[in-house]
Amino acid sequence: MIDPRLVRDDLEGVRAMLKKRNMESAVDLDGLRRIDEERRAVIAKTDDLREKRNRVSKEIGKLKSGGGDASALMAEMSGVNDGIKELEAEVERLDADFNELMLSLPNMLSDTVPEGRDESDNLEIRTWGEKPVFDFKPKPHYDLGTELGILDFERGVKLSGARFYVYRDLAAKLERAIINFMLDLHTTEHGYSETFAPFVVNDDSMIGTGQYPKFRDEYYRIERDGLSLIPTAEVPLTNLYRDEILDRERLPVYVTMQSACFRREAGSAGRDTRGLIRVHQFQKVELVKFVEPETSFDELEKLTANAEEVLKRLKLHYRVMLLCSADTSAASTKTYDLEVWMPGLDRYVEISSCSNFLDYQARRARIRYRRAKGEKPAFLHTLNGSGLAAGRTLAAVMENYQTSDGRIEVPEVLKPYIK
RNA sequence: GGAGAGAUGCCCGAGAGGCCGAAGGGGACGGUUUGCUAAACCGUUGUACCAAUACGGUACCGAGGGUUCGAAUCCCUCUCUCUCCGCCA
Repeated sequence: MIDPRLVRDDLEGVRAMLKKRNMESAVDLDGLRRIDEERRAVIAKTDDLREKRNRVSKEIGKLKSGGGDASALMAEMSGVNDGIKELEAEVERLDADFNELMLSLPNMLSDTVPEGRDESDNLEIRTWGEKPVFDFKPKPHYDLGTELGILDFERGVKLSGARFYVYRDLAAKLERAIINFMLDLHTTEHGYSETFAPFVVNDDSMIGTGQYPKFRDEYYRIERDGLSLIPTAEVPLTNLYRDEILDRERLPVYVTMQSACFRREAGSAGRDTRGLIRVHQFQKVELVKFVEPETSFDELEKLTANAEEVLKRLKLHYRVMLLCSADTSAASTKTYDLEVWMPGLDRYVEISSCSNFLDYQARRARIRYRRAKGEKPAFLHTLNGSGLAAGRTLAAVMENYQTSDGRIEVPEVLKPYIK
């Protein structure tokens, strides 16, 4: 959620943001403004009536304890309560409308985000390494894996349906190695503290990071228990400090966690139907930061570098894309995508997404910090990035490390992890 | 899943219809005293919203409803925590 004050003080700035995101019609800003004004007026009225109730009730109490007759005052109060109840109901309704609109409003965009209409306007910031040269036609990971008997899509479908898969032997071991390698790197060299948290979370958590209420269709929800399967460890990690006030000395907080991620992929029927690229369940190592506002853009650069380091050590060629305004997710103010080269697919594939959310998530989840003793709590800034998506990393390793005789070499840094 | 107990401010803990945003203690912060430390004493110490002229108003004692002129306090529902039993990796 953005600062509600912006609606009052800089509505045009908000409008410009929506326009830049290509979402001009997504939120009725003028309606939002009206609701806010009405809401505040009704709150003021309600408070006045309550003040009267409190004041008169006190007088009644005093009168009665002095043995006096309070019936006149009590008669005066008879209508007041109904009035308060009516107004309270109105405030509740207006608050609900206001919040719904506020929650559906995307984050303000950083000035550094290029304007664009779709992903083709994303900006290549830098590349690392080079496309590997093969003296044979490299296979896509799904053919290679199926032929080797280590990726079993048919049985994945039998067990669960389309976009599910089974790993056997080297695939299972490689992915486990990849995860352990990434966790070790981030915890021993990048300063993240390893965390393990639930894969199922309540609605407050999903709202806190921005998944709900807007994008309900994208996620698996267990109706019976009111819990959702996490689409990323960002959700439990960021919500770790929901409704808390941290001391400044604790910041920055860096956490990392490996988890399964569950996505319904509702809007992507027909896209990436083969292989490990787009699946309903995958593993990922997530990086999350809680930082002081002044530092969040620097922290984004460092976070992105932490994710890049994984690809460098795996010696996988990649490029860093600065997402354009239309492609930057609603909660983010600025996002870098890491795209790894997949020689079998003959294209780059997103393998990490690193974002600065400013106080957007912190507001929704009420995560604050105290600058100094005695000072008011302030919202901190949150960031996160994949470090990396394990399934796609496995696919990238398979495609980049395949040999002419159809085998897969194990990258040097993973060897200690493969027994 | 069954039975019972509980949820109050940073922490402990009182409060049992009005004078309670909440006693008391601890902690933290500021001050006095002091060669330093310690001790003692005094003071301060929640969050959000409305209005912004204010030493202004409102809400919050797990959450949501109800009773009442008035609820931390009475009633109902829910959530969570703890203990015992059952089940279980």
